[in-house]
Amino acid sequence: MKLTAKGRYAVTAMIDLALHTKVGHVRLPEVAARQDLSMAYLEQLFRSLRAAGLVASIRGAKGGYQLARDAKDISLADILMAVGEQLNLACGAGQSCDDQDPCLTHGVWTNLSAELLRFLASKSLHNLAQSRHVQQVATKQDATQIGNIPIEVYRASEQSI
Amino acid sequence: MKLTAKGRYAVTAMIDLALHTKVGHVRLPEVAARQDLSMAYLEQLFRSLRAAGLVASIRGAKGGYQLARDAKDISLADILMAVGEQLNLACGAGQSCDDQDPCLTHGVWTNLSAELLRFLASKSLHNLAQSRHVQQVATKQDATQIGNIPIEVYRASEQSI
DNA sequence: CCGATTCCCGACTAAAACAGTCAGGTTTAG
DNA sequence: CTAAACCTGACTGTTTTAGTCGGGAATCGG
Repeated sequence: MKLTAKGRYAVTAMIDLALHTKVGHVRLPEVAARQDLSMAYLEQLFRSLRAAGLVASIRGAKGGYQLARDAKDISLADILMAVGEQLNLACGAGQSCDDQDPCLTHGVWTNLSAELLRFLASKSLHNLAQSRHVQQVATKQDATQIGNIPIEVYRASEQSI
Repeated sequence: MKLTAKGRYAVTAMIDLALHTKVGHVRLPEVAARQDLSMAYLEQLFRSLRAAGLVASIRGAKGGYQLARDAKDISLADILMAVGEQLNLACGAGQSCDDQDPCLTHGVWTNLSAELLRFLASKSLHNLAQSRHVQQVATKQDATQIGNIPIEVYRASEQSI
């Protein structure tokens, strides 16, 4: 019952993107630096995010990523599923327990999964990015990493101080 | 974000116990046969369940296990925690993300964990055992495995036909 | 007493999943 | 043409999972 780093990183990166995308697009090296994630691993995750249609890329020097649609239309569930995070807790698709001969607890996990999915689908990227907690961490990050990000981005974020 | 087999098996076994414990106690070999679980693995799980005070054991031949308290007072969360299933989805206790210098998503996962725990704590073993779905599977199991269980247990369950 | 049955316990292990690296390639700005 | 970014497939060390194994201790029935 634990979330993998993959899922956590993906959501972190997407929030970062949502917060800094206003000026245009955002480069992965920036994100990696701000969020202290491995650049190579991030690239791998963004492959999936792109394939799922959640982000759009601009190639070449000065390239980067931006959200493919409004942050209000991207849910936590979207992001987690994009990177292959398993959201179905039921014992399906594998061992002894199929739908015809279910184990005792099959229904239990199916219910729980539905509950979970409802929760995750109800949280939009916009919600998250606006949340008090995220805002606090974000302004702190932007303030301490001036050297790593282009000056326009820094100025844009400065208004919140 | 997936539930481990450990957690699933523990809940399955506990429901089985709840369903068959009326006549007295239940032997693990029975449970293993009915639920198609490895006996040795089940023993391991029941160590944890016992340590957590959820079941009581009777040793020796004709021994077995029974619920240590009313099924209404045992929740899904109790069982899962007893076998060491991780229920906190936050990035704690490990890497870069502690409470003083939290990552962007720390708050998100903390919320989600709380939601999850509330759900799991709200489902009692009694609830589960009474559920339509479980009852169906259980009577089917009891009917097909007459040879494996003592006759009194079978008679006791027969009333529901 | 003896043997079967059951609970009890620690240690071990094969296989899978995870988290990440690496080496290269392609596209574009300047 | 060079540097900065995106893009891709393949590879790998570590950790976790899902068990197994071998033995011990209590209790029942005979």
